[in-house]
Amino acid sequence: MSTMGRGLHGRVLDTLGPEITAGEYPPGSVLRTDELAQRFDVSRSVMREAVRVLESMHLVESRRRVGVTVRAKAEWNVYDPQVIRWRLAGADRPQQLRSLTVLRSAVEPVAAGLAAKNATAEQCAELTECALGMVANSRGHQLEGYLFHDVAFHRVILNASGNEMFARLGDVVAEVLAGRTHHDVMFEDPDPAAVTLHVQVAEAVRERDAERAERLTREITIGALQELDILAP
Amino acid sequence: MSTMGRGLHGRVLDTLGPEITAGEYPPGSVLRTDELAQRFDVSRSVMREAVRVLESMHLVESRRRVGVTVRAKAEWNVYDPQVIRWRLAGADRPQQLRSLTVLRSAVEPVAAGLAAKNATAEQCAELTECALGMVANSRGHQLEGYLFHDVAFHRVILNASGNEMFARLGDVVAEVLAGRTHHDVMFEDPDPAAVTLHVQVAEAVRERDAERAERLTREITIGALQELDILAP
DNA sequence: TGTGACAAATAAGTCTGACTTTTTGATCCA
DNA sequence: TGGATCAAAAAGTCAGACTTATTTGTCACA
Repeated sequence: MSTMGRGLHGRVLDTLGPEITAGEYPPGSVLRTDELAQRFDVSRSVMREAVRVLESMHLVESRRRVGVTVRAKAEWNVYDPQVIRWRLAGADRPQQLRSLTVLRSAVEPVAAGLAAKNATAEQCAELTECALGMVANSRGHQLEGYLFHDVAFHRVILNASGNEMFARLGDVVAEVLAGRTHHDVMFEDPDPAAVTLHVQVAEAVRERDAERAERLTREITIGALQELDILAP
Repeated sequence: MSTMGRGLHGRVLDTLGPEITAGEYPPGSVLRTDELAQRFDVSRSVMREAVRVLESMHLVESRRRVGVTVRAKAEWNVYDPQVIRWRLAGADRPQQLRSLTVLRSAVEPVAAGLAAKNATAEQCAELTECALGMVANSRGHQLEGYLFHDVAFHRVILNASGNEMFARLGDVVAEVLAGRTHHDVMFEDPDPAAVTLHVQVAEAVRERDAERAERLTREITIGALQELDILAP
């Protein structure tokens, strides 16, 4: 779904990217372009394009006479959506989920505060609609419907903040929320307290109460941290 | 400095990247690989590699029979350090500086709180050293020395937070701080209140007072926002 | 008039092979 | 020992031929 049909180099990345981000090659490992081209049965030019992409993500470094060396995780472009998807799909999933949730706990409250100041009337309406959708789907194992409105809610907040960098976290938050519903333990209906908080955030934004919107959103993210045992209950 | 000697494709990116991120091509503009190769006097293969990199940054989209189309800014990978550098170097600098400063105001307080919990003894020592270095360079127009310790201070905080995604913002914060000192108005000595706050943050981290570290760092970032007139004074 | 199939044009995508350049590391000599 | 030189290795570059997907336009047919 993520990267289909982007040509041969994309096909190569679909398997090489996950391998590297899963840590299958220890940092400093050396790959040879020719060998990779052979392995994936593509021409050197295609392989070179794939390497260029990995290089732009700071996953590898290409140097003459030595080859393509895998970089240490600390150097990776961990905000690259593609890297995040690869990590979420592989063995590194738990840690990626944790670091993203911590990031959310920092960003979303501030974004909500800004949204209270900057949201358009239309965005306020959308927000209320999302919150009501969450309420409507909060009972009776309607997890998909709940997820849909939850994702939309957080997306509106991030967009309404007016900050382009916050807005670009919408996809990431969506994948975290989807992950929680699909992969992890989420058999039961969502916590009613969390649902209420979302409704109240929508209220606060509508009433332009930035301080309250921020505080309530912080409570939501604290809940998300607790789900992953990052905070003591 | 940023991207020297990465080969011909890197040379091409050094001029094409800034052009695109500066908004010189309106979204939807179509570039032709052949024409670009001619313009930069490189082979098609080199040009293709450059396009692949731009594509992985979501700056452009390459489609058969139509060409390389420039994407809307809302789709760019705005967390890519290279994209950030390009934008900081061009016409988009003011907005990039603002959005980064808002991001800092969200992330750094939380990072400081985590640092108070997770910092090693060595990191605590480094932090204190940085704060003292700031104090020592805070008077008499020793701006470079002050900047050096300021950057180091924030880097230690982000690293000590224990969150890999926070840690990767160190370079970005460094560029924001450097930008403030070099490009923008910063003729006078730094605000003594800000210096004191840094010393106090180091104290709070050392004493494992997460709540205080977070609150004090929030004051620091509020100051940064005010410098850019993002907050009312 | 509209619609669907078919053909042509276009630009990216791919492959191959020859060549260049940089870097490493080994060898040889002082 | 140490420094200069040389050879090998692997990425980098180029040119050209070919393939493929996609769009656009045309024409026949309903």
